[in-house]
Amino acid sequence: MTSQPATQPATQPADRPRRRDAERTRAEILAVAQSEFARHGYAGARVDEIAELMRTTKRMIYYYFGSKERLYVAVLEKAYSEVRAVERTVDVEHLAPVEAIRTLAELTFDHHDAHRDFIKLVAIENIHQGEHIRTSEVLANLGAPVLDLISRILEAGRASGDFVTEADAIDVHMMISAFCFFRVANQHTFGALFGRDMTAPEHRERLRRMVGEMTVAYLRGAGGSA
Amino acid sequence: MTSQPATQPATQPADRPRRRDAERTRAEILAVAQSEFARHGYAGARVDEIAELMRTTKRMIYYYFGSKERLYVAVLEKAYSEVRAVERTVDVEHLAPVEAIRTLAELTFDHHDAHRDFIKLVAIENIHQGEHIRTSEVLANLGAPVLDLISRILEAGRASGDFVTEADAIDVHMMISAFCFFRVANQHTFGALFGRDMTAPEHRERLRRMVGEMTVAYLRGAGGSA
DNA sequence: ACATTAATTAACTATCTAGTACGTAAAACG
DNA sequence: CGTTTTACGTACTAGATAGTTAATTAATGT
Repeated sequence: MTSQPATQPATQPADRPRRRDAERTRAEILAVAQSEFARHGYAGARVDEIAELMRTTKRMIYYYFGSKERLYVAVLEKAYSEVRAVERTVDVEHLAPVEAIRTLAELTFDHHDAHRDFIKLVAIENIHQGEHIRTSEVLANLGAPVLDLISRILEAGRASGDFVTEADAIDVHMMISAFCFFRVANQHTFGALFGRDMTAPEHRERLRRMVGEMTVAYLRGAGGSA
Repeated sequence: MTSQPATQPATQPADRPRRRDAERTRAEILAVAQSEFARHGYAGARVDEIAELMRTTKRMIYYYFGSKERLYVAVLEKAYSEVRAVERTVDVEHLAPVEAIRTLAELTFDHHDAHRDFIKLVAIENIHQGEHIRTSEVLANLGAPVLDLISRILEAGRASGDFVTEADAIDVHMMISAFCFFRVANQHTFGALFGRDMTAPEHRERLRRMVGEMTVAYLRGAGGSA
């Protein structure tokens, strides 16, 4: 977040007169704000601090977003929308049920592994009882596509006899998300208590396989008392 | 949190002169602070607000704890210690491996279900990169007992042939914790996206069984490609 | 009884922080 | 061109907030 892409320098050359670029300014505010909110939480993030990390002034934040809270909501909406975009690229339709659900679990793992800021924003939003996500219409029904996908995989799996468990799509999605989310979100307290950083590279592949195996094992119905 | 137990009224009767009770004052500060930190996060919690919710003044917070940060650390330590006390009461030694790990998973589920404030404090601490939990010696090696227990169950399970998976105790503990923690910690964003409150009573029993079955299924090795 | 210490209160302050008033310059438009 | 609109900067303010000063009262020991 501190380094800028080489094609667009962070600071304007001093000799050239100040350039105006509404899109770019807005985008930069959002990017810096995302990093700051993720790093310090909503109350802990400082509007002045966000301004200082940019080539713009604080006034611009209020010019474009009106208030700290509306800036935060804009950050949330952007982060969630980017996530949806990624999830749509998943193509597991042509796979057999077992491999389809395993692949989906591993893709979720990869996604959470790659989007640390997003995870922190979600955690922060939950601390505030989801009061902002609830008011945003942009974010409603954002979960529907994944549920459709899982439902179809579960049906196919039961039809083929691979899946025995009478599982619900939302439950299965929670099971997968919980594993992937927790590993990243709770890395610090878990690391402090058990002396192992679950996000360290040496644990990555093993845990990635673990989500898939866990999900498949559950759906095959091996957890019953029999 | 607003109502007080009937045996100990929140406010002193006006006729009797003010009573002094260091223990009680300290304990009340901690209790109110826990609720406030859990509700608003570290930066969002207000020292003045904590004081107003008590029969004491703000000065007492500084008298007993010195600073907002040290108060927060004290809250964390108290919350973690209470958790350890509960975990020690678990008696699964006499059970067969499959039932032992299933029972442990369900107890973890119950525990997370019952200690919402604790979960929020853990989430908050992770947002701050665990900087406070790292400095507290009270909290180091707090995880060891559970790991011992899980290790013994896993060994017994492999010896009896019930468990096939070459699982690591820390990994298994993370798998169980992730499910139980996520369900409570992410209830708001998950509820907003998928239209289901996973902490609602009608989902409780089903999800409780699900952790157990998931864990057992995984350890039985049903997730393999074969 | 009386001095000492521990607990408590009220009022205060320095600083931080979200938000704003006001002015200016670059584009867009005619 | 000249006028309007959009984007931006400087300097400020009102209120909040963590932390303090100093006096006061209840318990404790002798």
